[in-house]
Amino acid sequence: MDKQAAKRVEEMRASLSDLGVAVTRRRAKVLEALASSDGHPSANEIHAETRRWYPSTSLATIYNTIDLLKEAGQILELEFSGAANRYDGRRPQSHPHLICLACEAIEDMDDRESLSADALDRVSDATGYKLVRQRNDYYGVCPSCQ
Amino acid sequence: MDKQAAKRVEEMRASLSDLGVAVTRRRAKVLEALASSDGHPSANEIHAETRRWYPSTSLATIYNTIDLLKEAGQILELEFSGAANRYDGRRPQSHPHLICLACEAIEDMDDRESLSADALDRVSDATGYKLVRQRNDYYGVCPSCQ
DNA sequence: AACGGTTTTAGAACGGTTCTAATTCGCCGA
DNA sequence: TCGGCGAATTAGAACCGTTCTAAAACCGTT
Repeated sequence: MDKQAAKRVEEMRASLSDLGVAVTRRRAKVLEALASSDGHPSANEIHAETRRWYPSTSLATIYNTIDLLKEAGQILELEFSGAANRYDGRRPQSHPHLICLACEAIEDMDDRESLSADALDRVSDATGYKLVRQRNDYYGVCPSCQ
Repeated sequence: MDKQAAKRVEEMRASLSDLGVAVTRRRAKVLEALASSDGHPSANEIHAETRRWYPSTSLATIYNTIDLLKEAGQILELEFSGAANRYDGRRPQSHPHLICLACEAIEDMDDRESLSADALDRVSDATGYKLVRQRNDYYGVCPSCQ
């Protein structure tokens, strides 16, 4: 685990503690899996990774931890209806992604490519909505799949 | 059905014909439901509407027609993992939405509020992806739910 | 009226997520 | 160290939107 990931794990730990829940060893492994992967893992992938350390871990524990992280605003959930949801634990703030329809890879995109970070505030002002998050994803075929 | 909706139905009809499939009476009702609703209906809602005219219509027919429209590029699918997908048959091109987390309403948003229409091209150039669509939705609480 | 390809139907199957009830864990006080 | 107790975890069932399947219905053509 690199330094950046370690820092994220600490942030997530602190947020869970603030919620008043225990950061058990299993939950810690879930945090590590989320902070270490740059591939936007699914619940199943996190489950598999956690099982390497605690083989009896159930899927319910993964979803339970994800729910807590969502409540704490420490994770970004990318919903799909035809496939498993994918998670971003490295950058919990809304940010754009590049999604390959061929290999299903999901890549973070630099904000500058698409819209400014204050889009939420701007759109909130313009529409009267109290916005809390944004989804801004681009679907296509990545260079290596073309 | 207003004039705008009628025009959309004709466009969808033509696209389905181009695909080489028949626009049966049931399918026509599905097109009408999609063109007439500004609330981004779910498959179930389209099913209910179609059943008002052809009570024996099965859900499979709705999904079948939706698939054909997707193939023809005549419908926009908004995926959700925890709820039913919602469809936009009025504006099949990618465009942003406002989504109320309280009442689940989905509202079209003017493109000007968020990003320019050529975002796909711009991001394609910048990233090397061959992009085909974009999802740009804002989640929050609408004025009447606040 | 018969044929053949397309469309439609009802219901089963599927898969990711959520729920439930029972068990285990781990801290705290005795 | 031992119990007790609330929190965490487990296994598997339940759930629900979507997809699949096999049979039936439809419809234009001959």
